[in-house]
Amino acid sequence: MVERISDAEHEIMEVLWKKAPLTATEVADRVVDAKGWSLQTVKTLLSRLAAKAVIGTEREGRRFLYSPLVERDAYLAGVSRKFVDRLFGGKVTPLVAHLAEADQLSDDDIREIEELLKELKG
Amino acid sequence: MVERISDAEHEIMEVLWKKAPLTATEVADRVVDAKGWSLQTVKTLLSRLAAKAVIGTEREGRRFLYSPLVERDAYLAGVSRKFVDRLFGGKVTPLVAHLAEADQLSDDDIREIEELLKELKG
DNA sequence: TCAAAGAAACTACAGGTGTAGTCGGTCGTG
DNA sequence: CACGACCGACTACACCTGTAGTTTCTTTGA
Repeated sequence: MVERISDAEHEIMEVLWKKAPLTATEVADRVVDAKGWSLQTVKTLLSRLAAKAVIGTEREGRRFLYSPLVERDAYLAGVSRKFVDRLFGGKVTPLVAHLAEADQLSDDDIREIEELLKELKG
Repeated sequence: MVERISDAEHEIMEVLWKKAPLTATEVADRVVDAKGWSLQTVKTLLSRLAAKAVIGTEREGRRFLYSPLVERDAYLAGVSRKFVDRLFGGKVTPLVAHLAEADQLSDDDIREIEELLKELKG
């Protein structure tokens, strides 16, 4: 099972899922402005992710190149499942119902999901 | 906005959402076996929830009766939204897709959701 | 060659969380 | 009335998280 990834760590993962391998500085360049983090913070997060073996390191000269070891899809599927299990007893329908209630579902969303469900049945 | 509720605290909330008001001991009776927590742990969690004003207390003699101050539906809607925002950019479709991929959607689930969506449109 | 720039490693520190233990007061029973 | 059971309040403590600062080594440009 995939190790738990915290919110801040997740931001880093999104960067690496978009493009990898990257150096710490390159990762920082891609998040510092959006998140207001210092370079040191990014490096700490990278170290923690590497310690959990969620990302891998490869030496390039005196720096490291970081790459995800976990696929985004696999990770998202895992956390989604845990989320639905914990809050909705594993049932997706109530989740969709709650989102709808919170005005999170546009007509387009509804059409999209219907389309998806049709494919799943086919 | 509703205060953050941790995993352990959420277990307590589920008990109170099912039946309230309850005393600390009554809450403990309903979770201790399932979770293996001590009575003290349950009391700590109740205190923390009360401190956050997520549950209310009412004195009954020398004990407290605890009741939720936050509705289950409202809470779930909130966390669902945050979850979908953070992991799926606010789009529900990819979430449903991931759950489907993880074999979380039975044919019955699909029918249920289709039914729900039909109602939402109507 | 020598100093500045940069990189990783190590250290820091407060707030949240899981998981209790202990203290001090009260209530009911013998 | 005295003592034990029971209750909330307070204290504890390690690990996780967010957010860095400091140290130490190395490389490179003047």
